[in-house]
Amino acid sequence: MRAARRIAHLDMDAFYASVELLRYPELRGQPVVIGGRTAHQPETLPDGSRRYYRLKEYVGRGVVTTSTYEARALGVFSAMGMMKAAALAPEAILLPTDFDSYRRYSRLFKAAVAEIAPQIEDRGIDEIYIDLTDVEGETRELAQRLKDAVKQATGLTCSIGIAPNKLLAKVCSDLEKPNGITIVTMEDVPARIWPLPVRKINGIGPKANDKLATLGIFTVGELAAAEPKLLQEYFGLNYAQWLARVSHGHDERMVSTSSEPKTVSRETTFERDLHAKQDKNVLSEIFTRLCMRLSEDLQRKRCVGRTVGIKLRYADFHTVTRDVTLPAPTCDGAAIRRAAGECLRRVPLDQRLRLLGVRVSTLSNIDELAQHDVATQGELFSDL
DNA sequence: TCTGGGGTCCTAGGACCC
DNA sequence: TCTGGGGTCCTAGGACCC
Repeated sequence: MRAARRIAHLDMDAFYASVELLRYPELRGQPVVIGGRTAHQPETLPDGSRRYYRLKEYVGRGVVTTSTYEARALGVFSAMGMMKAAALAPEAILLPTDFDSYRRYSRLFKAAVAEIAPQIEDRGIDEIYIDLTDVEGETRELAQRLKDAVKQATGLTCSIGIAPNKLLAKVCSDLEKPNGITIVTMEDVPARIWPLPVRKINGIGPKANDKLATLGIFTVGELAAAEPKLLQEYFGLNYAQWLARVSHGHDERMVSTSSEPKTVSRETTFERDLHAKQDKNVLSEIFTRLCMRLSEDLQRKRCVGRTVGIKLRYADFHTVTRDVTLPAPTCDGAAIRRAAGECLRRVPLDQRLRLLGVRVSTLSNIDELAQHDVATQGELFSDL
């Protein structure tokens, strides 16, 4: 039997909001919400003071990206519609998202962690898994060293969970947020994990949560005690077996230190719902712009893709997708636009639209493709 | 006070091939 | 001449995550 692993999940505390507070320290302690698309850039007045936008001034279809803990206390959370958030916390400060800054701080904290423990799996801009199995040091001291390094590099706090696998590490990094260290072993599962709501498990979302609730299953412990047959009946064999495993804290997934992109996409929700005929020109312009930006994204990532797809969201929020696979991969804006245009013709356009998206998948790296071509040509020539 | 934008993975049916 | 079974690709949709 293999020795137990030591896996950490490190999650930055209210990441975007905390980065903004570094820039606007006078907002510390106040409810602050990050989100929206329009420019709510604070104005600097002649006397040097700043004028901030308030949530109640917001008009549009944006959602909250992050909020400070003070705003969360007022009921404002990530993914909530901004207009709804404004109803709950009209006086909260509103700041626009500044992804360039967040990406910069993201690189900083990841580099600081890599100095101590190089086995890192990227899970987006504000969290990572770290394999500490082969890193020297007592677990809690190691966690503290990681936190100190992140603080030193960024001025920001994070929360760390350490456990024998990713599943448990992820669950427990959330238990003592913000600025926490939580260590859980397999022996702790009944006492510390079973009392938690099933929704705390990464992979149980709103749908599965609701379905479990109808079965009278609310906690992880109740899930662990559930009849396998019952779960299988409601969720299918695969998901039921997964539910049973995670409820006992089992998870064998490795910390994966590299990955290739599978799809690249661009999408936009319109300021107002658009009609395919009445708004044909605006729509066509937006469509072309999405394709061109996608083409730039692909080129920046040195990718080409064979499958081009579109996504449409109607006014009633119903969503459809269409895609087409080309004979050869491309990253050319005009080629993507043509293929996406074909997809668009296969979709009903009687209802108003709220969103349009374009996507390229079945990706290859153009450098590896070139390598492969050279190799193939070599084989051809060797035949001659 | 309805619901952003960028992803991953899974399922399922049909086409097509052997 | 009512008819198998496996493998892979393509397409559409959906759940979930940050």
